[in-house]
Amino acid sequence: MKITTKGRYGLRAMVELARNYKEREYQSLRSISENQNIPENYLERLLAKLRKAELIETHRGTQGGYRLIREPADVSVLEILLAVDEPLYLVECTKNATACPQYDRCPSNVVWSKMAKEMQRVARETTLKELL
Amino acid sequence: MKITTKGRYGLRAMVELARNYKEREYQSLRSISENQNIPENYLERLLAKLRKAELIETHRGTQGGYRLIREPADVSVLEILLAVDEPLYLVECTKNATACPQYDRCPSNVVWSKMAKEMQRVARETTLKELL
DNA sequence: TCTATACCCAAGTAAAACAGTTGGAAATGA
DNA sequence: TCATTTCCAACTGTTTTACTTGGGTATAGA
Repeated sequence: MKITTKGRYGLRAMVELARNYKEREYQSLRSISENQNIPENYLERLLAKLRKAELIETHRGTQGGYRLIREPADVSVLEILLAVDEPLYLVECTKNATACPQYDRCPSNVVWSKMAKEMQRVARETTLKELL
Repeated sequence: MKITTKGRYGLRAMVELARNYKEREYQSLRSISENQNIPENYLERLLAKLRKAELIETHRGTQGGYRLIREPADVSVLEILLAVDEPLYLVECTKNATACPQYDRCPSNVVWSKMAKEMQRVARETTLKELL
């Protein structure tokens, strides 16, 4: 029950971008991967997802790279996690009651969904700015 | 990032035992596995862990089985999860700062540990009795 | 227009974790 | 002594994870 590298790398990459938000310059994949010690090609796929989620924008060619769209104070950790990885649920039946045949007589769900809700709350209330 | 079957099955087995706590009778592996729809041999290993954690006690032979040691109101979900599975941390470096070479300059840890703490709190504050 | 720089993207892969199974030993009560 | 029940270690198929490979495409500067 651990956060995967997708989530961890994704957040670290976003923190890296947030650091240089003010300059509005594009940061290359290579520089992010080197600064944060993340495998280049793997990180690329994560950045692609962050772009599709419209958290970052890109530019190709010389001097190209990645940069944040919104300011760090306006980007929550939850958004980042949802962009790069699966939703923050602890069991299948929490997000989809039909996934569990014995959903009705399964009192355990109460704990799992409470726990997930708290995790989500913390992630939603924490912004990139707070992590700088 | 899901709770494994160890945690889910373990909790459900404990709920099952809690249901019959008052009678003080031993419930057989088979009956628990059938009532909760959990593979028998797999469940056996989980019950062994719960016994080692001194949450349940056992008796062999005819009319043998498993039963709770303490009353349901006195058993937290956290205890159960710790007994059958790994500690409730989201990243390695939260429980062990030396596991991460860049621990000091990694602001992301703050979120991970906050999230884990909230999960733990919910699990600690929820007892078996509340799930009945 | 050529070329170096950088992002874009699909498919493949080794290793680890997960979820269970197999097969038997040991204790207990009738 | 025998049916019942827990105890326990080793094995195994499947899925997920964490990457890697090998291309393609846009952009800027010489």
